[in-house]
Amino acid sequence: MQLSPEYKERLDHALERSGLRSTKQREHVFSVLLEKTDHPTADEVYARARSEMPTISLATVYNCLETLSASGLIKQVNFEREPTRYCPNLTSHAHFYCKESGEIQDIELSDEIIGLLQASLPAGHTAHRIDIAFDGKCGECHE
Amino acid sequence: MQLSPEYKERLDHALERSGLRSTKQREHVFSVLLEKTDHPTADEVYARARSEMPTISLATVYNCLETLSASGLIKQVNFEREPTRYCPNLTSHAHFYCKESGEIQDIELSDEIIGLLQASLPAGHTAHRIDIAFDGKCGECHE
DNA sequence: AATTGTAATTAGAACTATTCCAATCAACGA
DNA sequence: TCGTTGATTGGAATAGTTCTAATTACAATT
Repeated sequence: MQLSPEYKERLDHALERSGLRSTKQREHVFSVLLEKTDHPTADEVYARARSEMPTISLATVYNCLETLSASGLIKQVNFEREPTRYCPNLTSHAHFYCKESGEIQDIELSDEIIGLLQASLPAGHTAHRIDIAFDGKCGECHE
Repeated sequence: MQLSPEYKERLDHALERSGLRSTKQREHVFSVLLEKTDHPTADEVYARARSEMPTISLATVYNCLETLSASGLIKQVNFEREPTRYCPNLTSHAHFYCKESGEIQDIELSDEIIGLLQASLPAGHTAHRIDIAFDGKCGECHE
């Protein structure tokens, strides 16, 4: 799969800002995440990446995911003790994990809620990241 | 350290409700968590538990922490890829993790915020758990 | 009190996700 | 094109946790 020029440019700029090089592998891992935004784990990214780039190593996939996160192109998503998942949705959103289907959905959050959460902190504290994870049962699994 | 009669009773009832036995080890691990509520990891609980009960094993500590969680007596707290921590505060609260001091604080949340979060879910979804973790810098570390 | 069935504990092995390491390779500026 | 430096690779190492099989403790019956 080919990265669109728009995303290619976004990738190159973000890497350059961080003083990092643009490589085939980073580009490919980024494209894998954009292609199917179902919050894959590193292993899943590895499997998908290999189908087009059979020589890529798992270590490289981890490295790429790390650099893409550090450059602000993707986000890491953690659920309890499960493997980290990766997500190219950069809006401030929460995640809903359905224990039944295993599906993970993005939940968009209003600025109001984010503001109220920030305001719950004691004076002087500053948060540069808020993780919100719902565990439950999605509509489909409720029938 | 001795479990107060009040907590001893709470423990026994909760275990009984789950069809589990009350044992010295479970009691002791519970008391360790109540004694110093600084969100210790399993390893830390193990270290503290051993000072009074030198024969307890790490596996048992993990088992006890698991059964106490399952019985609703304590909560597990996860931060990104860090080891799970344990907390006897049962109110619905978030956690603030200061990257500088490593300290973890409970952040009490209003019912309003919990309600707004629940209301952010698509119709039909139900959450039986909401995890909220702030990462940042606490007041003390800001000077 | 002895017996039985079941559950809990124990020590250590196994496992999983991730990181580290040393060698090779590739990108980019001179 | 060359050289420097950063990136990739495969495999080894690590950390946290779970699993396993054997032993021990508990509680209900005889």
